[in-house]
Order: sequence, then structure tokens, then C-alpha cells
Amino acid sequence: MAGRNLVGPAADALDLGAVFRALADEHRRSVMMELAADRSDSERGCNSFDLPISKQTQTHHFRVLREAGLIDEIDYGNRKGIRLRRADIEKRFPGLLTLLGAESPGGTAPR
Amino acid sequence: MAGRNLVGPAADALDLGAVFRALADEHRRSVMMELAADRSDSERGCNSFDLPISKQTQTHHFRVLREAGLIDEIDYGNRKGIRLRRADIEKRFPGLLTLLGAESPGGTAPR
DNA sequence: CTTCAAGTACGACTTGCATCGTACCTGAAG
DNA sequence: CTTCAGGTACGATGCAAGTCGTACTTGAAG
Repeated sequence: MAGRNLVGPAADALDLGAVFRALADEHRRSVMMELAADRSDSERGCNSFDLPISKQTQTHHFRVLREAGLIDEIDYGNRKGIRLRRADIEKRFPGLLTLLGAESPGGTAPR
Repeated sequence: MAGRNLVGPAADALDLGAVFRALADEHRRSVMMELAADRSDSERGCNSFDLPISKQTQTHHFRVLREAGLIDEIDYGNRKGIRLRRADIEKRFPGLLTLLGAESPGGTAPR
């Protein structure tokens, strides 16, 4: 089977609140950082991120990212593909993906 | 009295996770949008935002914004001033404030 | 002094969310 | 067919967060 694309919001319908809520979680942010760092935007297996959480929780996180419009999920039945919606994100929120690369400069916030 | 500045994290210590968590809330995001839209960055009274929530909850939200490093709070005792940390934010997360203006779909985005 | 408005501190309540256990589905390989 | 690994569905649980009520503090104005 060709694998059908699980639906997310249209590019123009991306909600900033949903995006920020999605990126508020550390695990989801690490996934997005990896995706943003790969400029080829190739499809990745969803267990290629080495997340230290159970697979049910991973399913949940990918679902949140998809519903926020940040990734596409391609369902193959017994496996799943993940692809960054770079063009849509850049169109709607230019600079957001670049921001993800500005993670921790080394300083841990006191207090 | 001069009013002392309540402390937040240093510019280099701004944490992207804390920032996204802060901006995930609709009320805090509306405050930040108003602040970002005013290019003069003048100090504002913290009840000038017309938030539909109690003052205790407002105190909570401004505290979250301050601890995320997004605003300064100036304590005058029986009133409080709010000021956007625009320079620090732009230095650490360039483009973030511009993103807040992209809220409405349909092209508020400059370019 | 007293009064008053703005803000905070503390606690309680409620909702949302991240997490996982169990059971089930799907497709590929024997 | 059966087996197996990857993924999902549903529910339960624990914790973080948003909200507000009560009481207190602060500084200004009478």
C-alpha cells in the first residue's frame, strides 16, 4: 500500500497557540530540532529519534505535532513515517525553525 | 521611591522551553503581542492589558513571563510596571517577537 | 491617623497533560 | 496459516498549571 497521509491543519490554518503548546514539551522539541536540522527533509521512521519514553507516549507526541501542523505522519499500517512541514511552517511562521537551533548556550538559569 | 526591578534570568540564560511554555498560554501571549507591537517599549501599568481574569491570576501570569525572561517587572509597592525585554529577546531568540505578530492568518507578516 | 486601590501570599479547586498498562490492529516474514 | 514487531486505542494515574477566595502589605490621598 502507498501509505495514506494522516491529516493535519492546512498551512493557512496553523495556530500559534497550538504550535507553542506543541513546542513547550522537551521531547517534542527535540524531535523538531532534529527535523529542522536535516535540510533534506527526508521522511524518517518515527523510532529513529531515540526518545526515552514508551511507544504509546511517542504516539501521543507525534499526534500533537501533527495536529499542530508541524509534521506529516504517513501511515503504513505496521510502521509510520514522519516528515517536517518545512514549507508550510516557513510560510506561516517564518523564522520559527531557525529559532529551534538557538537552544541552550550552556547557561542553566539560576532561580 | 525608585522602584526595584524584580529579577529574571540573564539574557544568555533564557531557556527556549520556558519561553515556549510561557507563550503557550493565550493570556500571556496577548500581553506579549501588545508589548511587541509597541516599538517604543515604554513601561506599562500591569492593569493596562484588560485581561478577563482576576488580579491574583494576573500576578501569576506576569510572574511566569518574568521568570521566562520575557519582561521586567518594576515594583512600586502598590503598583507595578511592565517592560518588554526586547533587546535580550532579540539577541537570544531573533525573530521571536516578529512571530507574535503573525497570529492572524491572512498576512500580518511583513515581507 | 484612616481610607482606599493595587498587588501579593497562601491555599484550594479544577483542568490539562505526560506517562504508562493492557489489549488490539496491521503488515511482513516464516 | 502463525509469529512477531511496530503502532494504535482506551483507560488510569500522577503531576503541573490556571483559576479564584481570603487575608495581608504597600504607598498615596484625605
